Amino acid sequence: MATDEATAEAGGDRLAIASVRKAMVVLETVAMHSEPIGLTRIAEATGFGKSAVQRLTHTLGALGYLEKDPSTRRYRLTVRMLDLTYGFLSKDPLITSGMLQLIDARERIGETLNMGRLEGTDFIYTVRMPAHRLSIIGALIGRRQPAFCTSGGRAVLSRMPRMAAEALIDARPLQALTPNTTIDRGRLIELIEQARIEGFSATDQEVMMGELAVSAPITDEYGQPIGAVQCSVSTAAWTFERMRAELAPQVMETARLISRTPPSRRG
Amino acid sequence: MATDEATAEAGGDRLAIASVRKAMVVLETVAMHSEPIGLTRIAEATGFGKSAVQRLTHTLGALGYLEKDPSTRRYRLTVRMLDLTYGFLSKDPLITSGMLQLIDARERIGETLNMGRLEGTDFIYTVRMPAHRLSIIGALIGRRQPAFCTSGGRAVLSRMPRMAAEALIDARPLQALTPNTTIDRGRLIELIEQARIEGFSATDQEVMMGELAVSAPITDEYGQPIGAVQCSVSTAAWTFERMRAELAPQVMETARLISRTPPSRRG
DNA sequence: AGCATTTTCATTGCAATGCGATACTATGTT
DNA sequence: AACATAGTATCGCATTGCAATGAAAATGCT
Repeated sequence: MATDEATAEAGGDRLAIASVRKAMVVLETVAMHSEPIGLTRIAEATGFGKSAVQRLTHTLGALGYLEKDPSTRRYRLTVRMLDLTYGFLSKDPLITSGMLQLIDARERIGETLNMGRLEGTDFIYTVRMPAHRLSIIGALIGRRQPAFCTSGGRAVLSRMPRMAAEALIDARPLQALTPNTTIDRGRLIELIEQARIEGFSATDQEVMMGELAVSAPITDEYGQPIGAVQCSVSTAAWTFERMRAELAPQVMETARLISRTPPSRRG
Repeated sequence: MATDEATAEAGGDRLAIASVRKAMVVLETVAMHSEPIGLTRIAEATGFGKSAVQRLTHTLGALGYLEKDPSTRRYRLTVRMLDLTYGFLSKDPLITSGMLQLIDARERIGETLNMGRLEGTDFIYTVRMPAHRLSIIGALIGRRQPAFCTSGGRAVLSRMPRMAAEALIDARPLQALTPNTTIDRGRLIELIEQARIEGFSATDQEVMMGELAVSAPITDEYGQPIGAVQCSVSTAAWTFERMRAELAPQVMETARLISRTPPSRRG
């Protein structure tokens, strides 16, 4: 019963404490669902037994991470989750120093600025500075998007060794999010090569229609890419070419400022 | 052995899965420390045995929530934490609708705007819109501050039943964060009463010197307080009285807009 | 409204498994 | 180079998580 999940998720490491793994899977399951989710739904989604899920939700509830709507008896995450969020955000030097630069840049540019990094094959946002109300649909910290079709993801890829970048592209099927999404592998590698040369990456409605974006990579003291600054604008106010001409330099400059070695902690 | 912690933390509920509880305590311990933390330090801080912590950190590492610096062998949270963050943020209607209003309001007001809610005796920030680089020290989601001395906390308290508000004040010793912090219980209740009447709460450097803040409560469809909008400004640019006169109305209006019943999900 | 179906809650005993104890290795400090 | 400190590896038994079961409650149907 549980063997299928074990091999699929844990990836062969037998030493992971089973109940902890399950608890985290439950948390993520609750997190992923767009609505509060009930006991049996969790059991189905996770593949764990109903009894186990019962104990797990109870435990996570008692610890304050899950709360159950008294009327629907469905579970959702609690605000306590944000304690862990803060714990992560507050001690990531890239984030704290990046926020400073992003604030300045947004004030100068007047458009939405984001920061993010790679996580697996996704680009995940760590800082968001929305400028207009139009630009905030889902403009939340922690949002994931496929790296291959976002300007931020491509910016990071453009500073990675070619082989690593290609491996990452191949690690996931290239699925189009819009009619504009580049799903041709060769073309994609061309675009990344172009980004490597130009120092920035620009996308034209490849994630969402109406959205243009330009990104520049952030590097650590060894030149390794550790994230990207992204500027996202609307086709209503910008053209692709004008964005490339006017915004790309500013985004690159912002990324360069963040790239200056933060107070690092290396032997 | 583990009995001390069990009674202290779980509060008498015996059904919490031990290892899950320990795992979450480890996560929070790592989150709380300002620097990456080693195995024995975690063991000391949590009171768990070294062997247990070893397994727990290994497990949490294998699951991708903890990563260990290869050189120092200290643990820190990973960006995967943000998946849970997003899971929480994205389905809280207060947060998504609040962001919209906060963006508009920041553009209008031009000063830093935050949103938050009570969690225990703390006011915890859920949305932050810093306006200037001066204002962003620790301007991160998930930050906690004692409710009693923050304008946001007092704004929420001012819409709670008096007894509940007083109980919350008494639940924690009133410790001053600055020379200006109100630690006199009677005076505090006066201030909350004033907020109840005026519809907003203002603080003058009670959390940090140089920082003024004004907040208004957000209520649900039944008038229950569920959070607060806060505007935070610097004494370099504002006086307490001018903030009360010019910013308080705008903050109240913003809170009112957010208070309009969001797409709720009640039977 | 009243019955059928589904979902959640409560309990128990046994086998799986987490953890204490211990020893060993790596690191960095005097 | 030796000592002190911190991390890793191993193992066996007592702890404890969970499958199984059924009661209770809630929902949906006619």
